[in-house]
Amino acid sequence: MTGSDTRAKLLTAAQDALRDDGIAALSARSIAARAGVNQALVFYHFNSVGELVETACRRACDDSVLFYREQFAAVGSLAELLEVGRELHERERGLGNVAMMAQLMAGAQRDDVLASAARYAMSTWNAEIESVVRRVLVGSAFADIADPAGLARAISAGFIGLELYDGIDRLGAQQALDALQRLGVLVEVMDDLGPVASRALRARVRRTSRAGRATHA
Amino acid sequence: MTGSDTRAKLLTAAQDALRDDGIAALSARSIAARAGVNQALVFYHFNSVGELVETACRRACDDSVLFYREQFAAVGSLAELLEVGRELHERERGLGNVAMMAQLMAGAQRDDVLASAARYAMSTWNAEIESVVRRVLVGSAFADIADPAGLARAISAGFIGLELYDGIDRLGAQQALDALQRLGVLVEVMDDLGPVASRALRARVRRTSRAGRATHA
DNA sequence: GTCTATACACCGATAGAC
DNA sequence: GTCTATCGGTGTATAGAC
Repeated sequence: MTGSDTRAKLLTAAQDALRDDGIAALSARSIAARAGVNQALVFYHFNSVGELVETACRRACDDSVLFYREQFAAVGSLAELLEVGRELHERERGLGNVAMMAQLMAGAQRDDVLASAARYAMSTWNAEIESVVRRVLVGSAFADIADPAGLARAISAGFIGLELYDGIDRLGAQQALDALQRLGVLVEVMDDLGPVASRALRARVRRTSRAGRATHA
Repeated sequence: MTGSDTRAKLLTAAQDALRDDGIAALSARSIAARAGVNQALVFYHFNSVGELVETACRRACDDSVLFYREQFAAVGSLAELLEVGRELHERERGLGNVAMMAQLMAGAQRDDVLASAARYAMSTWNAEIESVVRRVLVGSAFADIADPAGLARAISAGFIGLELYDGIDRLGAQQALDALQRLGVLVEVMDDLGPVASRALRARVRRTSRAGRATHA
């Protein structure tokens, strides 16, 4: 090895610190203490605390997306998507990558380095989710009205908020996910209508949508 | 007056600082500088920075909910709810109460005082939104499958995430809201089906829902 | 109620021994 | 590559003059 595992220890320590203590309590000293190494090594291996956090978040994001990729690939329906979403949330409660991203975004408001890391993480997740949404929508009755890119962003952002909310009210977050899952069943059923009803619905949606847009504009 | 307006100035300064600079950059000095008063006054009027922030957030939350109350009262359909949601988001971009709450929740992970303020804010919003959702669902085809309390929590948490996301990607957040609004139109149309189709849908939903729950449990 | 001055802890970051 | 020691800066919080 070119170097010891200090670098790696700092990266995971940064991740843990961000998840457990939040962006407000983050410092080179707290991260180093968590990693069991000297504080000065933060600046040797990375140039600043910000860059360490950035690197850690990018890596965690890539790992996380890679981990869920095959589960996402197996998703063929909205119900399955919601089920994967539930499992993801359950797993994330322990692993905390999404919570880490939430802290990253909170800190990104005034820190350009963190902001770029946050943008990278969100766009990575968005791309992944968008492809799943697109696939689920193929042949659907409302494929032409739904916007996969926008929905993917809504889902990503929604999860960020949900994970933050989970941190202060676990039961409430659970309740929210349950409600969404139930609503998902509804849409699923709708999409499962016969071809005649489906066509009628499609026409109607198009009409109402245009009207709504016109009113709005 | 028993005292000058220093107290009030500190409260709004805390609000602004939390919104603009985030929880990570928050300090008695930065807040006092923003308010144009001496740093020591933070500890005279409030006992600590945490208590100042707590008070500011509770007040801002109450004000904000009160402000939107009449708009919420006028909501009679899902489309209108989504429209109010859009206006709220537009207004919040400038005023920043939701962004403030997002920062509050980010800081609440390890701070009990902030956590209690965050819980207060969220439950206040949840109660308000829940009553609107409940009203919108009255007489709806899927009134018996939707859970107003859960949906209200999902909406609140979702907005938190969306506002954080807006801070790093304005266009993406816009796109997400557009997609949701379009999806809202869909549900609206669905709910507008004839009584026969509506009854069939309801029965089907109940059946599928039970199956899904059973599989899940 | 508001100010100055000050205590003490922690922060990021660097220099230099090993 | 890792450590100790240290700098200047900022944080919370308090004491005391006004």
